[in-house]
Amino acid sequence: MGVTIKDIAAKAGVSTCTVSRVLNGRGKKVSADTKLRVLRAAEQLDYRPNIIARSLVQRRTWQIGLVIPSLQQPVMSQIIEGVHVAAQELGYSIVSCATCADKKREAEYLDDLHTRGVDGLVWLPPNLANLKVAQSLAASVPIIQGFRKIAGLDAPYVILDNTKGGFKATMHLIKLGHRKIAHLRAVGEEGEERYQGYKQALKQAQLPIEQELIIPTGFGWAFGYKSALRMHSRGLLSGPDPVTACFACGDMTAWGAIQAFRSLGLRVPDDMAVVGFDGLPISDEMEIPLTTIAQPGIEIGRLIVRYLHQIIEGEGEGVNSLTLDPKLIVRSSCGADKAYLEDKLTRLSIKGGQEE
Amino acid sequence: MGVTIKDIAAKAGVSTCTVSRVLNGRGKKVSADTKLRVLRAAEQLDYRPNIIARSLVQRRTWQIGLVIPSLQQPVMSQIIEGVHVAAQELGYSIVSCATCADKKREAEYLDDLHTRGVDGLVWLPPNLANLKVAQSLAASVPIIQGFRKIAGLDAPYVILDNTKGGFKATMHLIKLGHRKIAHLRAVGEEGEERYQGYKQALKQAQLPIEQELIIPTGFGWAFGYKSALRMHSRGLLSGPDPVTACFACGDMTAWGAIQAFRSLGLRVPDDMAVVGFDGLPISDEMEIPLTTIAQPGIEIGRLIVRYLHQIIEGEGEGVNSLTLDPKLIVRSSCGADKAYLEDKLTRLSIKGGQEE
DNA sequence: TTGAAAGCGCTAACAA
DNA sequence: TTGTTAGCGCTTTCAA
Repeated sequence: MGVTIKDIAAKAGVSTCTVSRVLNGRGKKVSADTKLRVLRAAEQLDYRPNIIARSLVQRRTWQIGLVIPSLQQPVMSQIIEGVHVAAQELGYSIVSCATCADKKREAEYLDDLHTRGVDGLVWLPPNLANLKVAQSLAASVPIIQGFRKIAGLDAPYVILDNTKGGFKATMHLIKLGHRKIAHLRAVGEEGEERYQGYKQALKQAQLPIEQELIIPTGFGWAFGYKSALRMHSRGLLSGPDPVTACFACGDMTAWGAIQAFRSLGLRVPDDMAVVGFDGLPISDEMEIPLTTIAQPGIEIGRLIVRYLHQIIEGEGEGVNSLTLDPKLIVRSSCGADKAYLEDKLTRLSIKGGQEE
Repeated sequence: MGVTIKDIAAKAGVSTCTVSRVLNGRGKKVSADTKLRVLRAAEQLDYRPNIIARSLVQRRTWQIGLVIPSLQQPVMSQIIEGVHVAAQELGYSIVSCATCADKKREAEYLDDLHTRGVDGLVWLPPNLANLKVAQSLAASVPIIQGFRKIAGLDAPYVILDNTKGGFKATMHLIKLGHRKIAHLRAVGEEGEERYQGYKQALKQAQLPIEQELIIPTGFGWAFGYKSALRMHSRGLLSGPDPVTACFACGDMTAWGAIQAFRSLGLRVPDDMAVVGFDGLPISDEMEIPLTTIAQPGIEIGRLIVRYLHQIIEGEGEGVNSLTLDPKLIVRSSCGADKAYLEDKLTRLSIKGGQEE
């Protein structure tokens, strides 16, 4: 059906071997004349190399497996985008697998990826269920973990320093003069680390760590909303020494909390300063632009693929696990940047729809 | 390196051909005895088939290409998830390409997918730039378009009936007794169709189509917020005959509008009923659960892959383009379901964090 | 029911 | 600089 190097060889009057050399041999000696003839023949015939055949003999597919637990998470989407971009830059295709946090599906995917002979594997926060599968896989395919790491899996990772992020967020509030700072604390690894950062900041500022200011919650708007209401019902928001600031485990949680605070009559940031965590694009769109800790998702994705490429190329010694430093994005929800808020509100009020 | 059927053949004392027959020949005649020996040998050797080699001879990769314009869009993520799920069910891997709405990248991806010999291609709302590339590709690879369709590309599609969605949304408001219904209208194909639905509903109810009630806007929180403020500044929200309902082009736009309405002192849904469009998961999480038109993203994704599979299998005659009927999800932002809202608020107030 | 042999399209030693 | 040849691992006629 398709045009093969044989056809080109015939048309150009050379051997298939020469064709191969011209078409992909880097720096191999071919006379300028034959080269030209081959190239012209290839173009005239509209030749496309058969990657399958090449993979078979080279034992390299130029495909990278990507294991994703959930597509519905914004930060994850950014990492995935970064992975795609870097992969394309380096010439890899992405074979993507959406496990939907299902252990069985994950195991099947891992097996399939192995069988397919991908050159490497990007594994985003895994279900932890298939450690054995993962270990045996890691023995034959380079793996990089991203976003989170699996305890017990000996593969490099690129993750965010959640602890430092929690520290920065809390320290920002402390520097603004807040002394009574609540934390909306999520369960799970990330939540725990962010909480540790919160504690470290308080400690460094020699502020007491008060258990009643630590509100158990989760990721999502509703969690934040509920938590804020609970703070209210516990009397934390009023009285002589009320909570004046709040570090939420995530942006959506922060949003829920902010709306609850406002429905309770508190002004944000004047009565209550709020810091989020994630740096979702939407956090800058809302009425009160959210001060937050940015997760450089796209950058994480790119780094993962670059590392993976290095390992595939046999330069694995240069690759170490990486824990990225998060950035604090100061906007308006803490009152640190009043101008930002005013500007935002002006933009919102003055401008109309798309036609302007 | 790896175990091949040769090894199995040797161990089982048969020919490679027999091994192949046992391992994948469906219903081919092999004696139970040899079959058992082969199977056992394969297991002992921990054999994994080399898919590359198989693809080479079968001219089938069991891979489907997936072209995605943006990963950051919630509805898109749902479609992508559906695509993945159905693909895994049918035995395909997904080679995914994130074009980031970049025409050059899209062209490169399309070319790569072609060269890689994918069995089929799922093309989500494309950049329209590469119609020629697409057409030549469509000549050699089955393609299904999803989410939107490209004018001029002769490939089946699975999309949502945006017009009908707009109709249903508007009709819902009409049935609730609203007579002065604004529309937050987005530019672009989808926006246009939803707007058509809005007009059709008004027409059918013999209500006038008033240009001043049609507010140009876009998709996103800030657009909705601005548009609502603009309605206010134009005096549409007060006076003897104020607007009492609003159909927004998208959920996020609806959210922005709702927040603006409330900051203007209007109650939702009592003073202002709002319908969105998209059915984002988050729309049920917020303070006032949003009545909206659901885009069955996951279902769209599944259908796309099933259709594609049919075509690949040569059953293409049974495949027609499909325009899905959207569903109205009645929640609380229109006042149609007060109980829902009350229940929601109760849940939000009573329950706390994750520990309960 | 089984095996021998050819070949999918390409690359890479080794010769020429 | 170029060609010959032998595979990569698998499937698949065709013959036994």
